[in-house]
Amino acid sequence: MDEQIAQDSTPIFQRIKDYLLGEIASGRWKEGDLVPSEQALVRQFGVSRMTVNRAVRELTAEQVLTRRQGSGTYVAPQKYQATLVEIRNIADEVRARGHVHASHPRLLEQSPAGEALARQFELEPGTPLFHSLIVHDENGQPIQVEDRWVNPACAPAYLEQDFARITPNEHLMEAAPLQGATYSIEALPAPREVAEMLGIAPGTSCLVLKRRTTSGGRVASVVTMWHPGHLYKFTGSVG
Amino acid sequence: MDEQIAQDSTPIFQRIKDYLLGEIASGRWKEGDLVPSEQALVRQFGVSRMTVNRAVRELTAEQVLTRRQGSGTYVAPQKYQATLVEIRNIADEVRARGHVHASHPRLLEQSPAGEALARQFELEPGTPLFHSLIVHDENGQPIQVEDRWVNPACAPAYLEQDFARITPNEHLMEAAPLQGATYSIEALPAPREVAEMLGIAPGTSCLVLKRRTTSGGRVASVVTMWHPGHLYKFTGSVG
DNA sequence: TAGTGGTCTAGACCACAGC
DNA sequence: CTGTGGTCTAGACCACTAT
Repeated sequence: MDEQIAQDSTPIFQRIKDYLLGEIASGRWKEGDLVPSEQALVRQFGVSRMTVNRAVRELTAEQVLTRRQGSGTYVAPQKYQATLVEIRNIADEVRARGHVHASHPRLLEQSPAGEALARQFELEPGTPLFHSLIVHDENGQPIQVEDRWVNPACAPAYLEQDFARITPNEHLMEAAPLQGATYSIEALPAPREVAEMLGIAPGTSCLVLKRRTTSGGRVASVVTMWHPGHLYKFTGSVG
Repeated sequence: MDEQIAQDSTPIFQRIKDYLLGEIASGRWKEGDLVPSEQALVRQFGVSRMTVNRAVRELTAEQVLTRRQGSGTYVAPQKYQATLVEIRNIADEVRARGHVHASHPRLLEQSPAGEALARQFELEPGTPLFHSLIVHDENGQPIQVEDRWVNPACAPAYLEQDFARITPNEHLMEAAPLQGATYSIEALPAPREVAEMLGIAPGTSCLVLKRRTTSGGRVASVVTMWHPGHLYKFTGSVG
């Protein structure tokens, strides 16, 4: 038959996904259990194998199921909770809250890489790097000190940007399309210089995000962002 | 033709994905650009439409492309950098570092929900909740204070667990399969009680993760985890 | 109306696992 | 060997968009 079977508007593959998810959510199928084969589902739903395959394949991509060729399809081990922290451009973030964002560049220079930075950039010590130090305000209140080092090979025009108008993030997104990133989030007491720029007491708890991004196979940027702990949090949701 | 065309072992749909990704990575196709239609790709690669469709559909699911029925396929706006913090069972995490994990339960009680907690659990104030307070050690050094409230409806046997042997996380994963979670990460000074349990000075910067999980349509657990800021960080990578 | 994406079919060949 | 998943084809009907 080549007529559409869908009775309501829900696609068949989605209804099969819903069925499988329901069996798992209800507890009838537990972690590690064998799930009916594609052939079995084909018979059960009276649809073509391609349709069943799409349902099962997507659930596999979503890590709900695991498949082993020649063996079968199984309920995947309980996922750990993956919390997705979306690192947005701070200017957008502030504007999304209906507030006013302002950037205050405090430093914009070229400077040779020291030992540690050179290692991070996978370059020789002494290689010239661009360096910017910018304070971001929300409604006139400092909420982030952005201490950023940039690989000139990735963003040659970095120093000519007007960082009172655009953020380094915005410039780099254009100049060096993001390939990957590693990051860490930690809580550190504010050093004196950072505390001064944030208008807080030295030693105050800060939420510190460090990030190292790559572009075109090179390390493009290494940034440390300091946020007053009582004014800033990362939030998100899963599931 | 019904013979397999694959010359090397790479599936055709994957080669089409690689082609499309390459055009974008190289900058030849920019954000918002119209991507060749399925028909055009069918002609270009000499394959069936289903194969092209799979390639494009998967890239759409991966947010590399966006599609509008009747209109066309476009390069998706540059993704913001999404940092994936995987919240693992702290016991596993410590063991994965080759270190010794120990749990010290400090409190295990039933207690009526106050105003704030009742709101978080979407229950009436005064509803009984389970409450545990556990200190986790790594090699004898305290690295986390876990202050957890649990909905008895989701994990009725919670209070009978031996939390020196299994973590609340482990018990809840079994008792109340995770549906979803919201979380926040912030930096806060350690209050006196927490500081004592962590063996640090009151006011020391702590990395604080708060998480609220749901299971079976109910709020299952609300937890606050305190980590000494200088001993603990969240890390991860994207791309 | 022509072109786009969204879905589905009823076959097919293959690699691999388990008996 | 049989049964599993992995992939692919050459058609099809439909809903939607743009002109």
